[in-house]
Amino acid sequence: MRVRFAPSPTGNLHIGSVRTALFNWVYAHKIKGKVVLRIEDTDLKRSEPQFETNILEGLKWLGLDMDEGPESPGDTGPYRQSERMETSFYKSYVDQLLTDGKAYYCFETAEELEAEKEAAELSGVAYQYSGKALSLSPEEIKSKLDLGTSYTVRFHIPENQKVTVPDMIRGDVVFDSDLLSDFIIQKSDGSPTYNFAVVVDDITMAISHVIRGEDHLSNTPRQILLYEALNAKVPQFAHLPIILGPDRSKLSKRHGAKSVTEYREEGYLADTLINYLSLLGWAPPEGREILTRTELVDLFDIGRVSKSGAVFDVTKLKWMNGMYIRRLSEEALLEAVTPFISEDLQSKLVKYSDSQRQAMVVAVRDNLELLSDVNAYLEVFSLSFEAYCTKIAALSFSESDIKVQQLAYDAIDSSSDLDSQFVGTLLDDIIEQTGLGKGKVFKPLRLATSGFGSGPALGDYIPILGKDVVLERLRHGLSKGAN
RNA sequence: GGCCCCAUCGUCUAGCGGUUAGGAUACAUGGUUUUCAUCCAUGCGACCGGAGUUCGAUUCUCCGUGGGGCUACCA
Repeated sequence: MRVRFAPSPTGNLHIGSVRTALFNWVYAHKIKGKVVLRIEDTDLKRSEPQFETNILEGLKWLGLDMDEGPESPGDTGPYRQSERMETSFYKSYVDQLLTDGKAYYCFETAEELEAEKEAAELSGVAYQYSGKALSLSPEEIKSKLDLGTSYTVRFHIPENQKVTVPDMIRGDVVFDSDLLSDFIIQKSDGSPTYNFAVVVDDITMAISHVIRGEDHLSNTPRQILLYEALNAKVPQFAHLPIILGPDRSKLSKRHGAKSVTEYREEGYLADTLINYLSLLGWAPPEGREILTRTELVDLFDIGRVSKSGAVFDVTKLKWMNGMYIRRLSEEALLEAVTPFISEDLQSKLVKYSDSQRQAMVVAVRDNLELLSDVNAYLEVFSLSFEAYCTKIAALSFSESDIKVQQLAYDAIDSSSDLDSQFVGTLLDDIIEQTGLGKGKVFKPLRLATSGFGSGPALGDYIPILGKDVVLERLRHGLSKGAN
């Protein structure tokens, strides 16, 4: 059992591709088969090596390891179509079809074809290739070839045939061959077209299950006809529902869809992306949503993949990322978050010890949805006294606020051990002494000690800030007096 | 235009002839060491329409409507 993931390096690894890669990966692990990575770079004009690198790195980061691919060749390589072309790999299959009379030379230029298409469009008729080249005599063909006339090779669609696509998700989908036009399998530059290259590659790579996006479903009958013409066994197919943007059209850049690299840079965890994507078009039987990869493989059932398109919902992605951030061990959290702390912030935090810095990150973790959110929440600790004063300047405190702050000041001033427990009892004491509600106590203290109206728990950040800083700030607040 | 696929809360989905149509997210409210957040509880919120099959349709069939995809010398 072999499956494959076959991206084309015409852009960075994007979310839709990852979903396809993931489902292939999960399915392969489920059935104990192999996943093959094949780079489909037959579009010489648009393919770029940098994009291949991006795809490879993205897969690696996501932990979607491929059993065979350009970096880990097996014995069905090469794994780049461009390299396969060099050995006239596809050529021999084209020749086979040519000699069998299942394909033919075609000498029309792209411009001529374009004109035919426009004419068809104007008269409201579905475009079909005219078949002009079919009436060429062997002599005519030979002379054109001898003259070096530019040509393409077209596959001759068998007439009046029902083509059935065996699909593991949708069941059998039947097409009528008469509605298909003879299509080009070899471009005038000698390279194979997509529909032809995939088939030859999947045959020679011994792919047993083709799992890909639904956008390929309509092309499948052409490919099946090719399998048959080449006397090869037709694989099982599975066409995954397409991922949609908010307007329910195919997700694309214009929806603000980002590459994996960008999600990574924004502070999403690889596990989040994997888990979220696994739930787009699939759900485990008991509906649990936070799943490890192992659970994913265990619970996966391709028959449970849904048929309708799924809208990519960033809000839920963020929620899930928060869930994963909270599940990280402290070490993993630190490691994940560190690269996201800005240089500016780093420099302002050097005055703290390593363990204090760790404590800060742990203190703010519940506020994080993206790793990059740390910068905003860590500001409580980086604020200079001047910056603090500026923030405080616009605030006004009431009589009771001042009273609370004074009580806190006195208690902290005389404290010997300013830890979280001390802060806890201090707060309880103040509530008891003043008879004020919790809000009336906590809010002015948070404002006076941090300059922020929100952030980590008082007991978490006050001890890290330290006695000196806290007293300095409280003193300033008190000096403002009540109004 | 032609062909193909699809259709349950705003969104992701469970359901596979009889259910108070379930969960998650989002939103609202309440609770927890206050505010933001976490966590917990509660609430709001859906079967596209019409025929047919059936004792009974969200579920099966057909038609309609809507959405999407494909229809390249792109993949």
